Amino acid sequence: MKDRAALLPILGEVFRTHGYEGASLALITEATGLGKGSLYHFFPGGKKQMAEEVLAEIDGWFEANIFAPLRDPSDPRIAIAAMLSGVDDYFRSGHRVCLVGVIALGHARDEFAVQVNDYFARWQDSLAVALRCCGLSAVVARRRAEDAVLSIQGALVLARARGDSAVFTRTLSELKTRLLAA
Amino acid sequence: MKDRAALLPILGEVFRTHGYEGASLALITEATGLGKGSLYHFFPGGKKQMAEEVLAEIDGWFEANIFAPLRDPSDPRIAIAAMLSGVDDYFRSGHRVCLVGVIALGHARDEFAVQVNDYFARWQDSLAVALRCCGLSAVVARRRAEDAVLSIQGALVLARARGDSAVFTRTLSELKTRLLAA
DNA sequence: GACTCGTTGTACCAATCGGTACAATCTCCC
DNA sequence: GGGAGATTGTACCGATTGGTACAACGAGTC
Repeated sequence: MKDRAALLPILGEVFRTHGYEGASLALITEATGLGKGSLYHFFPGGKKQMAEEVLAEIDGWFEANIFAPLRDPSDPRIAIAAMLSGVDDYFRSGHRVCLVGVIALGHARDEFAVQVNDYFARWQDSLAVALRCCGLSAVVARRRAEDAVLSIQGALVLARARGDSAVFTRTLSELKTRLLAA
Repeated sequence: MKDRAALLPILGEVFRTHGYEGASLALITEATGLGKGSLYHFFPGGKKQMAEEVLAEIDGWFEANIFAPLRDPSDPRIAIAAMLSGVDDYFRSGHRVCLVGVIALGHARDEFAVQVNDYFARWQDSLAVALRCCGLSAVVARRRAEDAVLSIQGALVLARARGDSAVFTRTLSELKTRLLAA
């Protein structure tokens, strides 16, 4: 009955809050309201396929809403501001955590190494393109893009560790000036 | 036979590489060479007690080697440089991951919320003290300390996600100038 | 030798894990 | 109504989970 596409965000939330290994089939059936029968009908590959498709969906969302605008900016400064505001929305101002980061730190990293690496690599590359459009040298653009991606991840970790989502908001606002500083 | 104190680093490494939930008793017995009998003799509280004591040991190490020197600096600039080099050593230049961060992102966060929060709070506080000694205002010192802690965590995430520990080294070296910039 | 006491291995427990099998059901088209 | 194919619930599987019970072992001490 339920749309398969509507399933992925729910699965994503379960993986996000419990981790890959922690997201048991019991939790998944509870969250989705679907029994194992339906689950394995939609995802014959089991948990791994679920996680893969969730990662692909996240990747697709970022590609369309964040990365692509950065790479093809009419105004690069506006594109960068749009990235920061899009990221703020996506991570619910620091209340939500990054599933790709969670998997990267967890033991399941090896199984999803390619997708995890691609996600961060494309983020950094796209941002570096926009920064070059603002007149920064290739070396500086790459380093600042790396700094931005890493700061966002670190802010999510710290926000969750301290139970203080304001850390995330502060970091994004500082990034706005630091990215384009002289 | 084995010294109980010598057990904690081994346990720490298992938790670090497999996460709290992923560190099964089977893995722990294999890594330590101790059967369940010995394990539960030393840690009647089971896995949770093991993790608690490992966290306490890590906390103690950072307190003695990183935090305390920051709070009582003869030369604050040297203390900050010592922190960066100590952190570089501890995290093996980005090859090792932060157990406290791993737990913060995982589902076990709630069980260790106090210790996780304390660790990061004391890190930030200690660094802020050193920065104030360098002449920074209280507000700026606090924000820069937060930025440093969060950058280190983010660098560890990104280094592991991309399989490139150089990210961590670059971040530490940039932090050195960014922390005390005008 | 007998006593203790800290330590260890092993057998065992109920619960849960991810996954499979399959019959029952639903939906849609003819 | 009847057939077809997608969807679903449920019972079940072997393996593994964290944890317990307990008997055996070790080194000292008297």
